[in-house]
Amino acid sequence: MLQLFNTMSRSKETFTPLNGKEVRLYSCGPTVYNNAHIGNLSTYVVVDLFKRYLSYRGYSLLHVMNLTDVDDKTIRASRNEGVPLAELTQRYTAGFMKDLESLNIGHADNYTAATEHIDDMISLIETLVEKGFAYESEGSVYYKIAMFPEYGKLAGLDLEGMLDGARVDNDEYAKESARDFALWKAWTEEDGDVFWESSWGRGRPGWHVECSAMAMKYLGETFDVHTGAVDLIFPHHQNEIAQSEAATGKPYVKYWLHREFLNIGGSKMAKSTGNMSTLSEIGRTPADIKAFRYLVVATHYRTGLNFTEEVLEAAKSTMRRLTNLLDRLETVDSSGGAAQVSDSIVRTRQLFIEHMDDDLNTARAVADMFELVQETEGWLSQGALTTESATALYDFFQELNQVLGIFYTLPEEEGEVSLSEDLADLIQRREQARKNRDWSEADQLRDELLAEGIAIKDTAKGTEWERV
RNA sequence: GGCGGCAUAGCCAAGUGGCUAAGGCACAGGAUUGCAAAUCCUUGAUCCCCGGUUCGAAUCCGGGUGCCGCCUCCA
Repeated sequence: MLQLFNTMSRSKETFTPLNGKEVRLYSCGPTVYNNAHIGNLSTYVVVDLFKRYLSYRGYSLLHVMNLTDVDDKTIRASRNEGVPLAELTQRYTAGFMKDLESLNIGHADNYTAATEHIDDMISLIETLVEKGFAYESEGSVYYKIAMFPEYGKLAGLDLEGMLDGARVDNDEYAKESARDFALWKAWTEEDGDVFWESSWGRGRPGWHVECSAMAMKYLGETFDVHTGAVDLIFPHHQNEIAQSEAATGKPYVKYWLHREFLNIGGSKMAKSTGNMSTLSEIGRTPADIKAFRYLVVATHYRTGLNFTEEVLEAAKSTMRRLTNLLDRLETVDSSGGAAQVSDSIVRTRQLFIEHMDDDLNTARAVADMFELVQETEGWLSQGALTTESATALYDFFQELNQVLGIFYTLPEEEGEVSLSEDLADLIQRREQARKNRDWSEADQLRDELLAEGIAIKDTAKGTEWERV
């Protein structure tokens, strides 16, 4: 039985979807005003891993992810650049999709853009006003948190303690209480041509209401799983609960999954402070990008990951070993091996599932895989595999890869089967030097190739190269 | 000020009462190689500190120290 840590109960719970084997899942997506940083992306890798595991275990999925394409930051960025809002958000949406592809993240069934669901948000806000959970003030509409007794529960905060905290926003004179949050923001001059008409006048929706409206539209008033990173627990997800449950009178979400932060230099990444890296900054080669995916996958999602160049290099080494193993399995051609691989495969599968079932304990699940990796390496070096047993092992590693998603080919790798003439020529000259036993010449050429990013290895089958 | 998390070998990271404390990376020694790469073999920690509970604790309790996060836009 799959156990998941539910933020609401702060404990692991047996996962039982509302409707049999169907899982309805909502993930808070990006605000598309900038390139995503690797912290953002790591959260989507975790969601992808979760989805893959659910599929592996026979669940069917309906997954919705929002794209926040109107808010303070998108408007500010579009003003700063002097481009229309839609142009800006389309550009970064495209960038986001490319990052997802680079990281082998499967698509959601629906990416819902906020600007295409303004009517849904307005009607949700109207319901909240009618029911007395929200009030209009100076053209804006605010949620009255005093009306929602369980406000703060998701984050383990109690209202009184929060009010003592003193760090409240004093700019919002229009609100009855400093903690009330905006559902609808009245148009201001900075918004330019970004506004929608409503019964409260021109304006735009608040951020929190966007997720409630779109999640419920596509997944129903109560759905199974809602994901995000830990920073969204409060206030964003708490506000979603307050809005949705006040409007429907029903529970909003059954399981809340939150990913711990990925840090850089020991502290959190944030676009606002500049302490961040994008995928293209850390991923100069396909190997870097795939190593990043491995790194995220192999670390437990509720454990913080401190990203450094060093851990990325370690992940690259690990991936080299794994891809090397798959290559070796593919080339086994023997009928005389004696290894009994099926018991090992069955045992590994069982352990893998047992550990993934434990709140997606990928650290252990990957270790389980490595037990078999080590065993397989032993068989290979002893020549103990038949073609059939090698294929069985290869297929099983691909089976695990259905969940882990670490073995894949990036678009830019497709055309990598040949080298430029210059580089091919260098390799030829080195081959000649080696035939002549001119080792110093050969070694020098090897260094030149390495400087061009080409690593050379002389194998029994001849000289091979790869980009590093 | 309030709330929460973490501290395990050089680095990353499992394990939450009991066999020899998983796994990965790095390093070192050996085999192989023209030299490398790859591959194969071998080697490392008593678990932040102090006290307590227990036959027995990395694992539970109390205290301390350090780091991180949330309470405000934020994956």
